[in-house]
Amino acid sequence: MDYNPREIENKWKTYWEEQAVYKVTHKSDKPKFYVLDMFPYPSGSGLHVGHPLGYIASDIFARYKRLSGFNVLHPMGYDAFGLPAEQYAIQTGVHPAVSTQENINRYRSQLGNLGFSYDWSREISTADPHYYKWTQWIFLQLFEHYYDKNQQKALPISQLIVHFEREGNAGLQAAASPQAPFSAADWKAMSAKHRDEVLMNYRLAYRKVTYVNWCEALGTVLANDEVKDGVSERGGYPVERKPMLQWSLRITAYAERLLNDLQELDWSDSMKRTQSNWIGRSEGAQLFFDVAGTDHKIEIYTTRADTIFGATYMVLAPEHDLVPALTSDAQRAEVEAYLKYVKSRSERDRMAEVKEVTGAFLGSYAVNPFTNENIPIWIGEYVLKDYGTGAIMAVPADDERDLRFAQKFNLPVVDIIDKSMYPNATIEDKLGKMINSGFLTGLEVPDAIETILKEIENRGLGKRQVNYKLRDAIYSRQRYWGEPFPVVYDTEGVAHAMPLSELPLTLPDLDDFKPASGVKSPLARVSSWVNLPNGWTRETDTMPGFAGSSWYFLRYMDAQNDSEFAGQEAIQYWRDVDLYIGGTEHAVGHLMYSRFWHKFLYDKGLVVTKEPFRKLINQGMIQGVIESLMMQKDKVNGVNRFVCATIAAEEEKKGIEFVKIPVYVDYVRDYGLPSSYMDAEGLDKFIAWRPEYQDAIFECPNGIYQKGIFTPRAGAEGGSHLVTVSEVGKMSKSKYNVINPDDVVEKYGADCFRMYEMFLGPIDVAKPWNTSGIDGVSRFLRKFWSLFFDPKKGFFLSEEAPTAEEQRVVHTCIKRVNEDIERFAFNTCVSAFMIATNELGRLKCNKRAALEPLVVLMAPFAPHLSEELWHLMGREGSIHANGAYPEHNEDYLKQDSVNYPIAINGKTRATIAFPADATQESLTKEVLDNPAVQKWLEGKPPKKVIVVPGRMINIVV
RNA sequence: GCCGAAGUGGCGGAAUUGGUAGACGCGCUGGACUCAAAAUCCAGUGGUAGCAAUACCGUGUGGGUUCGAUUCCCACCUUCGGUACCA
Repeated sequence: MDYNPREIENKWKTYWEEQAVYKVTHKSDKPKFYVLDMFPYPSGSGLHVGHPLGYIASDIFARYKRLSGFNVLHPMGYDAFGLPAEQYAIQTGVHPAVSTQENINRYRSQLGNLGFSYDWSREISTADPHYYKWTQWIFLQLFEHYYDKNQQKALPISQLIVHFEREGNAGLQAAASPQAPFSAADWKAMSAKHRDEVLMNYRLAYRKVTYVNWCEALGTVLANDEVKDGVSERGGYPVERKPMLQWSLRITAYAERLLNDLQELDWSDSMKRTQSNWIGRSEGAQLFFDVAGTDHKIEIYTTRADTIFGATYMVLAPEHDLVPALTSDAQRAEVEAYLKYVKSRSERDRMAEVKEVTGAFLGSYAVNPFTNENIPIWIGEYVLKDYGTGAIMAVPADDERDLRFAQKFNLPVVDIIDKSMYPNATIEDKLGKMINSGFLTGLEVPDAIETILKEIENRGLGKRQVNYKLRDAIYSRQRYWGEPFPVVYDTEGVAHAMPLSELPLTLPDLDDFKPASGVKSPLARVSSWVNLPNGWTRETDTMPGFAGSSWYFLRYMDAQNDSEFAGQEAIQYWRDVDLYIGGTEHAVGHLMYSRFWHKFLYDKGLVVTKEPFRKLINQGMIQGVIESLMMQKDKVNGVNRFVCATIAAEEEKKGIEFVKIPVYVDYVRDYGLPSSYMDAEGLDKFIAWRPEYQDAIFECPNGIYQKGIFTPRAGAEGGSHLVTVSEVGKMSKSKYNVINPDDVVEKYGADCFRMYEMFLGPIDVAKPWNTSGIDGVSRFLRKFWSLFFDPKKGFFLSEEAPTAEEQRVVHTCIKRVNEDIERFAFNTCVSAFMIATNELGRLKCNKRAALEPLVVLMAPFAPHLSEELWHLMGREGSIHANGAYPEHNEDYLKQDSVNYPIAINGKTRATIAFPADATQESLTKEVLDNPAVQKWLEGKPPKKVIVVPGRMINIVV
């Protein structure tokens, strides 16, 4: 009987579904294991062969754990809110809910095609009101809590109010926005509106003025990466930084814990380092500079207080609150011109600018508290409003940026550190001896830092402070397709949380998805929804993409629960994600926000672990091959001229310009190789696809192809053979290189597809998709299958006991696969299966006792094939529910003799078999008597003989 | 610039703790089966020299440690990824 994957796979897929084989419950005595894939956004172009790489790996691991006796939670769902659906709606009028559902259906069917062991009863979508009810609820919890630094946890706002009523904000250690001191009496005298404003400075979800990239021409707010060089990427319209009152999440309150708890995670070092750099903890000093002739004080933050004697000027962020007050009349015009320029610059531009420093002098002076000299105050775009205090003391002698600024604007430079005794030290190194620095002169830098910090605190100029690069997360989007905020504003604009009983607050229906006029979400146009009967109004912004994905891993634990975000019983059992597989692109976004939300819920006693994702594996991207034809930029004799890539390379040297025209990779032979080419057949397909090129000429060294006719060049042999340009890049619709897994599954079967993707190489390495090896995997599966079949009798297994050699083959494979799965080396598992299959084939082994363990061993990799063989072997129920993962028996691996490589001076010269239990002495003696060794010894005694038992022997002569 | 990862046959890759470099697969070459082809099976396949035994070279480059280095150390080159006027 031939191996027919399509038939087998359909049969068992249906069976698994009918029998609910992968359904799990937390009511289990078995130990739990939670395997999670990163939440996919269901894009319009569907899954391509790159997506499943991580899903296959996690599925193998989940199945492996199941067969090893664990109760495995392995769910899947969709991050369904997002910009693409909204943009599609603007273009086509199709409601995002409709297009999103279509995309989800497509994903669901594509995923179903690959034989994953998901418990589909737990499927979730963030755009489902049953789900976002709880996203809204968690947001409200954040709104109603503040962060207490003494207790290092979130506490209810009601406790904060009690504190305010008792003693104002004195003695409060809380994560907060800048807030002036006030007393209990002050608090009691405040209006409701005023109190609301004060509380906003403490809430974990709060409103503040932040800047957005506003594009008037497109009538919309743009993301940072949609802005290039100050204009919109689409259309090139001007973009302006516009201040807006927006919701933010006070993630900075958790900075220290987010940093410290990284230690206990089983993540790659590079991933941890990325997160820790993003949090960016620094120790330094908060310090006040007086402004000469005024009462103003400028607060700065510095990590290098020791360099203060070299602070010869100050720089404020252009958006700094004090800028208007400190601008002199004489400088006003210049400053305003500069501010206008800065407004046109996106944050990304400002930070990416390295070569050119810009700035403007305000016309005021600050007093350096240690030199007592007046130093000029400037503004410059290299100082960012949201980092530190938005103001710096500039020390051109010890900071490269400050130096460049000083040189450009002719500001004084005072050397304060002598680095001559540290010849290799760079300007950033905290090394050297202080000079020109008053009482610090002569001290080494680390001592100087300590000394000046004490002095600053003694003189009341400021205090030690820990600072983080991490910024609070902006949580408002002026979009339709996201979770509505469960917040209403009263007539004074005070925000009120909606009660749980009124959740979810669902999105109103809409037929026009364009933004409303002004910087507003499309929701602002639905006045019946926005305006409430009592005169109150709803928030019209919606939540960002990361809202729904920051807690979805908890929802899977109890996905249908309608009275809680997840039931406590389920949370107590499943606890956290044991294995999380996904791409590195989420290193600082999703993975930081999720950890923050999880910690917040932990503070509230709603989850039981400090961290959500115990182990993280990053999968590499599977890239596509982009194949392009070279077309001469200008037409020749009125027609387009395409040439062989080799010809184009020659002619480009002569100054002829070419453009690359990407083509469907299917038209190209040997695609992905340097020699990839299009023959006449491919060119005909190309012309049929792009009729505008029907008259074009296609020129290769053999001759010219035009309108279906090939004219050979004199003396040339062979037909049309147009070499294309091959590049490796992203798989995308626009590059015509998307490979749909469905097509591969159709041809080879899901089991083959799964094993082939694993066979490509290590899980975490990026590599281009190439089908050239898939036949080898397909061949292997058929070989494995045929071990169970006799040409005459059909399915037939012998009940004889396996020979020692057969057992050795089987148990070598078992050992190898178990070890390799544990270290996520799935590629070498596949080769271990291949080796065992080849050897058993050679031994003509068809013994049940040898083959049955291999069937179970392979079940995580080829679930359908294994299931079929399991049933053919007469076993009951699903292999995935009733199988037990085999463990190797060391006895079978013992060998009577060992082949020792014999090296002379480290170079292998011979191999000699010795009994496995040979002693060191007998080995040494016999080796030296060996003729091959004698030849190298040339009669002289060896200097040294190294014997590594069971491994090798090395003789030094 | 900084941080991180990686450089191994024609190709994807293997070598788990410093111990036979190139497992496994693709491709290629030769052979068997076939009228023929496909499929399948068998053999070979890092380079150079040689009929061969074998010798020399060989894991980006140059040094080092070691009986022995793809693996450890130093310097450099290249590629990929991340990241930034972070005070």
